Amino acid sequence: MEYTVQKLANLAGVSTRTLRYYDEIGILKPARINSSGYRIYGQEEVDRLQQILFYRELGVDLHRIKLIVTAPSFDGAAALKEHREKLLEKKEQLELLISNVEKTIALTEGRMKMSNKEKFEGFKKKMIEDNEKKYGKEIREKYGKDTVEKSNAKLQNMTEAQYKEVTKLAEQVTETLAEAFKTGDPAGELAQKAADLHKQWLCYYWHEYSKESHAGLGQMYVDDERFTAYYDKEQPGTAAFLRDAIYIYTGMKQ
Amino acid sequence: MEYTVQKLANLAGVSTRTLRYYDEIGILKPARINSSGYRIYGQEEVDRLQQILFYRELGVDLHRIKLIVTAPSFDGAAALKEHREKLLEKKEQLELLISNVEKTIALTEGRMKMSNKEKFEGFKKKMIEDNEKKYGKEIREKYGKDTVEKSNAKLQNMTEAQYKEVTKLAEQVTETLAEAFKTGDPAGELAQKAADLHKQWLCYYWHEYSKESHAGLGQMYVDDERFTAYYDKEQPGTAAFLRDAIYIYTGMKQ
DNA sequence: GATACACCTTAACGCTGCGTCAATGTCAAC
DNA sequence: GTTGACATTGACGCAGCGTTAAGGTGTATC
Repeated sequence: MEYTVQKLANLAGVSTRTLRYYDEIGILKPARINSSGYRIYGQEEVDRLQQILFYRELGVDLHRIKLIVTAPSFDGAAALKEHREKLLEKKEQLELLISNVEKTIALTEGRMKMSNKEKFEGFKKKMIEDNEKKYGKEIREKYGKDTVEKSNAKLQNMTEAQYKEVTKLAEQVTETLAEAFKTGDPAGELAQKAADLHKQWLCYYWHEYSKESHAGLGQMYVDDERFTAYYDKEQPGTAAFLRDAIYIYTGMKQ
Repeated sequence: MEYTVQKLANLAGVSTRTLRYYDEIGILKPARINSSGYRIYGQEEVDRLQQILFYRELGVDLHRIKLIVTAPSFDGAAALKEHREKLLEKKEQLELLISNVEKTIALTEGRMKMSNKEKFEGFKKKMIEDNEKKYGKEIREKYGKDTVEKSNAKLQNMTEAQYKEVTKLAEQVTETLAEAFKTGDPAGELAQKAADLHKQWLCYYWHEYSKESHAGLGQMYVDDERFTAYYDKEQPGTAAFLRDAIYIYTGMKQ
């Protein structure tokens, strides 16, 4: 049985363009070309296309498929295992993403109800950041979903007064931290005050405070470039300084 | 505080190219352009970039992000909900994929135990192929059972003698290649013998030999790190040496 | 005032995996 | 001979940048 492009395409459920592309990149060449330049495929090619489509369906990219189907010595099982690992990673990421999106939706809707005021623009960013801090990967992994749900509920129930309070606290942290940074001493009075303010601020978001989480968050400020960027905005090195101050404040990692 | 591209890029942890691209597509324009044509960003832009990056991390595409961040009245929550649906779909697909891959791996390994031969390396791939053909649901539906049974029979019909022969050839390739590598001359007699053996070995797997494919495979040995690792196991540089020998042998790319 | 060097600019191609014209050739049927 | 369904190659387009290339600025140093 011989097939022209379209016949094979119909058989396999792909487009003719796909077949021509596969020819082009050398992953599936026709058995022969007839006198008019038409691509003619045979049984072998059908089989091979099956292989290709199988791997493709597994999400393997064409380059790798080429290796697998062209080189007989290639260890397909190992390749698949490797591929599986990547898929699992992807899945984890995706789950995180979904959960993040869901939290954001909840927050957005919660906020909308909370206050009908405009000029809320400037706060958006902070909320988002806080959201990240609270639901960031590492934290969630460490504390589990329970914690996350609870703190989420907490935020939604926040009153206008609390909102003002927390905003003020955040400002105080920033100011005190900036002052403390000038001293250069994370163990100093100012730095420790900043760490304390930071703790108070945190307590608006965390239903349960622990030195470990606090210290962990401090480390994250340094590890995650976006946090670093936020804290280092005015003075590079501030994030690391805050982390050190928190370490000393919590007595962790001494 | 004002920022040039690089400063903002460092702050946000993105590349300058990204910023210029964002300018180009109108998602983040600089506050102003100075007399030398430099892009100058201000605080507003920093905040906006943070929003953009936040949504980006959620996997929202830039076009959608543009809508969200440019129009303040835009219903971000609704957009996110829509986005969530897509993510959930993706997740389902991914889970299916993973389960398929796992099945395939399990089957492959099942087969391995079934046949007690070790050193079945060269055949692994074929085993997988057959598994695919036999157990790839969609594929089977498309091509019918006939094709599947036939190609499966192919491997099972490969005799013990053929297996031994191909294994021997593979060993010879390795040995001859190692010897040839010492001479350092890919055009030499030994190297050309290795290339010839390699061709013979290949012919057990390829229904149709061509110089182009042979040469292509040689190049692949160099391009793909896993192949390179395999051939360079004993002597680094062997993969490249083999490729050169094949090039000369086939007369390609001269 | 020249030179070095870091930083800026625009313009353009490259990557994946095809979809989608466009212009043109071939085959079988009416 | 014409129509219509097929085939061909060629080329652009998509997202989101990475990566040269070729050249203009800004600033410090000799």
